[in-house]
Amino acid sequence: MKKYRPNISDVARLAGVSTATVSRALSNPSLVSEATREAVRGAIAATGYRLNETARNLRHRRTGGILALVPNLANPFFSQILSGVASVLGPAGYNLLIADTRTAGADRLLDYAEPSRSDGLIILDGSLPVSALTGRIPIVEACEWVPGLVAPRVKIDNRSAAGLAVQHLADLGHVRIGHVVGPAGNVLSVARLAGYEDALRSRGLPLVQSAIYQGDFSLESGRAAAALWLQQPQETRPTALFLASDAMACGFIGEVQRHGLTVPRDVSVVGFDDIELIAHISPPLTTIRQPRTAIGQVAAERLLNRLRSIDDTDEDTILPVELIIRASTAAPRR
Amino acid sequence: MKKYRPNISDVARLAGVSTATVSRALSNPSLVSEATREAVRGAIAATGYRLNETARNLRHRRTGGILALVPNLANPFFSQILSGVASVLGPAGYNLLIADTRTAGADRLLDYAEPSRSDGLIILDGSLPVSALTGRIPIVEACEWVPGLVAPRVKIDNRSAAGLAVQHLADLGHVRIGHVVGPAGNVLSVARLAGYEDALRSRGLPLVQSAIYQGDFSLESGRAAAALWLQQPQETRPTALFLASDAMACGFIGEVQRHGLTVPRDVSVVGFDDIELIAHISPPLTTIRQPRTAIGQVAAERLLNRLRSIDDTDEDTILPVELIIRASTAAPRR
DNA sequence: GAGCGTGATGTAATCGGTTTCATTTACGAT
DNA sequence: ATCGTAAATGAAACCGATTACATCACGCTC
Repeated sequence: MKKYRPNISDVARLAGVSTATVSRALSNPSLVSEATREAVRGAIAATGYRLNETARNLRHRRTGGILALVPNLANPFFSQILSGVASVLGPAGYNLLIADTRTAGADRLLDYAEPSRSDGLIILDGSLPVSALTGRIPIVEACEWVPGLVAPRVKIDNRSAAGLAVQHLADLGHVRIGHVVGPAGNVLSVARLAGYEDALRSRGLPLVQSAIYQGDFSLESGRAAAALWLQQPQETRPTALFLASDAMACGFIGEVQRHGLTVPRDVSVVGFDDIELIAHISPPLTTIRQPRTAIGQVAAERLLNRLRSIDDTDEDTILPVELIIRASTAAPRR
Repeated sequence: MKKYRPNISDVARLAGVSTATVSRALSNPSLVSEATREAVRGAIAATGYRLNETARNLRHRRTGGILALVPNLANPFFSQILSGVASVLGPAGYNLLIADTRTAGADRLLDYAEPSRSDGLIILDGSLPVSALTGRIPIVEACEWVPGLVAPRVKIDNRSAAGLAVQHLADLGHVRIGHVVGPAGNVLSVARLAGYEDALRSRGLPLVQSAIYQGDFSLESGRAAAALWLQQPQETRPTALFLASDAMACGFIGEVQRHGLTVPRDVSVVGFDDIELIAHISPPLTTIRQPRTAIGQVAAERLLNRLRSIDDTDEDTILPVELIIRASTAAPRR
């Protein structure tokens, strides 16, 4: 009768040593003589032994996993950040756990900051309640952030990035520049709106309420903004718009084109994020590139540092953005 | 001196019972008298006790996690399936682990089918080596599949789905219908190509090599296919194309438009997948809709069933697709 | 009143590793 | 020859739960 799965004592018995020695041979080989090390190696090969991570984790009082909290897994924007996170966590020997904060019930939220579930948290959702997360396990925030939560943040300077976009439009000669805001209450929406206003003010351009449209980052909300814009009289409506997400920009352009207008001839459009697809639609979209993979990587690295208790600084990491000029922006028609 | 984290003995001591009783009160309350149950409840509240999952998992010889193997996390196509997976796994009390099979080294591949890492596998990458996965833990495949691997598959009928797309073009009156293939060797590419050929044959339409373009599902490869297509003489090149992915269709349309042609006036285009964005570009893309969220959900459910050892059938689940007709297809120009 | 089934609980083994502490051995220094 | 020290190893405690088995009290049957 063969036992289902060999464990460390099976290996020890076969190698003629104690389990302690096998353990040392595996996790700290320098403590073990060359001869025994060889014997253990042979016994492991012979038995097909594989370490049980759960047992090791129990003894080490850790879980070996990092949990990423995502507002909406289906959103491609996040998957690219997660890709960066995964590329760092894997080699470091951590598992990447993922939870969709929208799907999960509020009762489950409390479980997230639970040391028995993961060793650390990467938060990608700025709308979580601080109380549920407060001081239980190490946390790093990426892209978005929870106001009031004390944790290092890895993000871009949304305010000045928005400024870049608007400056670009102003440089082209646009005067009536509009803005489609992200979801109400979202930290990113607020920052980008502020950057938009900053830029208009610094250029002495008019800042009017009728040029600001409410959106929620989604394609559909961009389409809706375009519908509003189309209804405004041509003489007063914006000749250029900065939208707080590429998805909205796509929706906006699609709707505008459906009504027979041409971008950028009839209206210039700048997006935000530089998601892959928008370089290939027509017209290719001018946008602000966020280094999504890098954000994920840096967030993961900083979290790992905290777990190893180096880098105890709470400082934020601000990554650079880039204005990518494509064909959706041009000088206004005279 | 306060202990960092209360454990089950702390609770037992405070409640004046044994740890066994506390354990029973938590996991099988009917075994415990109402009075003790109440005492335990009080002690738990007083200590702030939270169960240590790792310890429980060790005892139960499980990990509490399901691992999804994704070829490329950054691809939005997969994130939507994962979203479906997560929505089932969460409520069922399982953690969702994610690994990017491209990022991870080949040496790590062997760890995936490791019982100490997860209780089950959801495979979204058909290019994995069978040998690494063979018969260690329960597996379900979703969308793609590994030839030769014995595991239930949750997918669509790619062959007949491709047929739908081509039939639609034939119905519109197209005769020279082209196809942009997915990555060489990919199981989906093969099936969709076969479906394309089936449909042409059944309609008695010409099947020529010059109408088949190599792609790899990416935007860029769609663009490249368009470049080739543009070079072909107008009298013989396809008047309509079926592309094996929406991303390629986007790339194709973008390039064609950049050369001053119009879709669908100059060429009709059908994609595959129905990713969200393509409904909003112009022209909105005609495509085959895959129920991505449902695929993820069903895959997760079937895996859970296997873990509970119900549903021992190895049968595949075939989910229905839908032809979504938008504005990128029309009758050929006369 | 003896025998027995049932319900509630405790004792201790167990899951599979890691790690502290003690022991043994070898070797160089005095 | 003696002592000290370092290297190699084993015994056993430990991480924090679960659970097989034992025990005990109670009430019922004949």
